[in-house]
Amino acid sequence: MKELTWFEDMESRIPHGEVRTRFAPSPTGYMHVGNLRTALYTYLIARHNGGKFILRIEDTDQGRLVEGAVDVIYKTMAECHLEHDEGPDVGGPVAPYVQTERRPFYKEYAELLMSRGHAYRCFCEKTESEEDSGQFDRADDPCRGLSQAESDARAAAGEPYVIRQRIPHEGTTTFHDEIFGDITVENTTLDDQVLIKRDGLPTYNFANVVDDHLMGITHVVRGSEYLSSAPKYNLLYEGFGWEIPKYVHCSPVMRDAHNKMSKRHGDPSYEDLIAQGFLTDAVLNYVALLGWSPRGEQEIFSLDELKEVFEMSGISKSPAIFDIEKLRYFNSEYIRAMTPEAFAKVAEPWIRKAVKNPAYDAAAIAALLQQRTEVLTDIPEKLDFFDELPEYSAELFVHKKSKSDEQSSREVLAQIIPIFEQLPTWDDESILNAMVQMAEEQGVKNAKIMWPVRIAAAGKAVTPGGAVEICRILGREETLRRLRIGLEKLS
RNA sequence: GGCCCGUUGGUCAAGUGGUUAAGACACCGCCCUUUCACGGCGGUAACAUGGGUUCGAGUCCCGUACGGGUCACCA
Repeated sequence: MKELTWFEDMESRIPHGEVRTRFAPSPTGYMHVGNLRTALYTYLIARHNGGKFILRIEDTDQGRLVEGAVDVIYKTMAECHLEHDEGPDVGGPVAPYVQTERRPFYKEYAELLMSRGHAYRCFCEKTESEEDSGQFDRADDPCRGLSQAESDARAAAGEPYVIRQRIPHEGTTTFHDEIFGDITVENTTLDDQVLIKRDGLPTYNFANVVDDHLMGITHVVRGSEYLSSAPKYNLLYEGFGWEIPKYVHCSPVMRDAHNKMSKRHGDPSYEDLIAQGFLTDAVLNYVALLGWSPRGEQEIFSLDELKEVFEMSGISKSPAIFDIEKLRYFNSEYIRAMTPEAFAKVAEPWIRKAVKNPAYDAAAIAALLQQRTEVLTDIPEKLDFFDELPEYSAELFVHKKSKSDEQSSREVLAQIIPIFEQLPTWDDESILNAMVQMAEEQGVKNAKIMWPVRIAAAGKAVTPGGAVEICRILGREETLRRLRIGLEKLS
């Protein structure tokens, strides 16, 4: 064990007097929706309280290392505007921020704990089958009663060991959670968990306690799966004589009533959602409301607004089922709220998947799409008629509401073609006027004229935009060509 | 199985002893309309269950059911 001054030095680096939260992902290569939500809540608690948000990489599981996974974390955090104040890339007062680089610390603290009698070496060789079958009774671990001298001697002799937490055999421990309230358990239900593994690396639980303390974390935000191990944390903090941080346990994001969202079940990760045409801000907004509720009735919140209103008291205890339908709604709200220019910019790549002809203006098409798009992915299929007039049946010209049938449509097309040919300009106003004028002359509703024109121009029943807009974008020549084809179909 | 946690419409949820039990998504209907959307208006639909406590319970207590978590030298 190090000199006491070493521990004092570690302590002296810990910032005080500010709210500090941390997001501590394992680098797995993608961001679960549940993880994203945890990151968001963690970030918001810090920002709402004017505190610091820290990124820590928990990479102690060497077996699960994924190439480039840390970059995915940086990229996602940046994309979501969850900027961290301290982390592996930007440094900070309590560096390092990567657990494998903190490796030496854990052992020191475990030994400190041992010296205070709250931990002990365990030399037992337990087979996996014993562990799995639950045959091994940890309460009766023979090493727990080893004398200090014997323990030291065996360790010095090079015998391998793990370090276990010494949990009292009597009494209760009360743990406080900001969401769940007080939870009291009998100490006998807690086991002497391993702190330091045989390979010298810390277990997740121990590394967390040490790091959270050493980094001055004031609010520990994590999934509720850790709730039952939380009382053991209290005992650890008490053993060290450290102040216990506030705990915020969040219930999981579910795919249905029984299962968590998971990659394995094919549930979308954050990056999958983006690939599926969802907007980052919409995803963030939706995810914020999945398991948390603001005070009022507002649902649409920018990140800045969330920083303002986010209170952890609004976090729900029960799991929340991810509803992609509602996400779609949020996405369409965000799309509609964009400026036409901004929407045109994000929509253009999707438009060009269907519309290759450069004569058709992407921005003009985007304008038709903005009120009709829930997710960007929906765009291409709506535009298939631009590059090529689809095969369609003359029956499409029959439409009850606009009082159109094949005969009336034939008449309309026959009359409108020469008018269109003669129009001095080809813009919305003149196209519309031509049709409205014709309707007036004949004493019919506009729809009776526009229906057949739109059908002939697009060759499909449902289109983004009406007859005027479609004709305008197609251009006069192409419109006339299509109208003539329609007329032919009807003859 | 032990321990811990949870349970308001299909979904997200408000609610902190007295409400006609909000609101949103989805769904249905009507209106608007140049198809579809947008928008507007309206509608269907919920306190898991049984006992208490109380003048009064979705709200408090106990039991039951159902669901979830945990019981790793994984995180």
